Amino acid sequence: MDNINLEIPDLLRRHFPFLRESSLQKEIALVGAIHHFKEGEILMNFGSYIKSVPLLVKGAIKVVREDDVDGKELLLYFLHAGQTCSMSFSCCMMNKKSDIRTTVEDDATLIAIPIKYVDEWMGKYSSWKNFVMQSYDSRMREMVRTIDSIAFRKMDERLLEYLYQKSKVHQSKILFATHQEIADDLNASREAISRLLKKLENSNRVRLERNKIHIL
Amino acid sequence: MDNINLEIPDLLRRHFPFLRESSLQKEIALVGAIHHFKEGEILMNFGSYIKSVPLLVKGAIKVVREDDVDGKELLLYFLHAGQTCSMSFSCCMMNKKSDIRTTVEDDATLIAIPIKYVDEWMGKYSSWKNFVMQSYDSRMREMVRTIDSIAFRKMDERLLEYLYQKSKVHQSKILFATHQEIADDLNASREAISRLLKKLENSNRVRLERNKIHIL
DNA sequence: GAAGTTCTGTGATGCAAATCACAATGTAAA
DNA sequence: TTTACATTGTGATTTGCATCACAGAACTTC
Repeated sequence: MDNINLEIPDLLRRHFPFLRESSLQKEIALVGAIHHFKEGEILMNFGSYIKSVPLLVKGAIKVVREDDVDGKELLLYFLHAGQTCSMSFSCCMMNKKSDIRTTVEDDATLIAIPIKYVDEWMGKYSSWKNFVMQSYDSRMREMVRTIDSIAFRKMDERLLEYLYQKSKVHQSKILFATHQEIADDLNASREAISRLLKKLENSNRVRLERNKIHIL
Repeated sequence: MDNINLEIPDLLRRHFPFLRESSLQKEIALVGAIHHFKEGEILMNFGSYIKSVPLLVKGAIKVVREDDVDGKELLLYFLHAGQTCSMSFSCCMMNKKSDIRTTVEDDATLIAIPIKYVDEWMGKYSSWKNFVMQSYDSRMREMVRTIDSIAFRKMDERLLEYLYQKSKVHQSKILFATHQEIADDLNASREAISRLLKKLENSNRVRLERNKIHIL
């Protein structure tokens, strides 16, 4: 009778198979809203409060940290379909401001859940509780990987890893990005990235074009 | 009648005031075990499975990441009384191996909770659920701060911040550490740290002795 | 107190990457 | 088509640390 969204159970079945309790699915269908976003849109910016938590069903989201002092950036990780932003969890549950910025990396579809339910369902549905814990866990691990990368790896390795990740995110061997954008994500200088890319091209690992990188 | 630990309710009251549900306190007193550890002891090492989660009631714990490749280290953060290791949460709930090493930074007393209860209580006690979520949240924030520090700050700033943190942890203006130990925590070379400390001494920010640093 | 060990201080050199400075090239706008 | 702008390429210089190489100081052990 209510404004149940009939698409949602199907989306959940396909992308969040662990959330299988049917009463939970019904609740999500009742209160969740499907949204579409285009590449480049900003979902959440620094210092903003969050009012809903996104279940990503299509596309990819980029999570970035920005330095308070001189505005330099650093990519933290990408989110894929079937994942959610645990940062949002903590932000909304503690009602704190966001530390990070999330933008759409690849045209995205998501189910937005108003924050009040995130907490409510934790006690009510064990699959939801597990899902939330699982998200925290994987995000934590991503953060540790990011730390490894900036603390222990040199730029050439980091760049390769980045290209590899980005290729997975877009499911394509052709990446559309300028050297400057890559440099921003890696918190490096554009010149350094240009030179390293040129080296990769010389060793036949990539082919470079304006705004485009072919991974070989 | 059972082996209830009578010290525990009092410890909880003093250090974990948010865990105030009396039935939860009773359960903790029933299944929790008090342990004491001396400075320098290793609580958890890389690759080990965790069988219990620690509620820290006294002292401090250091959480360190080690590089898989060449064994270099990096301090992630310190835990203080009233906190717990959310890494343990995720590790034990997902039954995964540990990514990190935790050692005792300052003689510690903790209540060890067998992991099975961590999950069980999440659905049963809202104060416990909130505590767990809160822990995840603050650990997440610590990680972001760590990332900020290594990505955006130079060694001199990082060193100052480190000395400041360590002074808080030990509640003392006199730190006992060798330059090598500091270098390890910051993933730097001993010589670099020696030189930066000497600079700080010349500008009257610290006074140096063998194995000892006075913060002025 | 002599000998060995662990720390600390400091120079010299090397290297990855930032920064500065332009030229060249490709693309969109007028 | 010419102009304007964004992107890429590349040299020169600087900087922040790592690394190497010792020497001296301060503790420990015998």
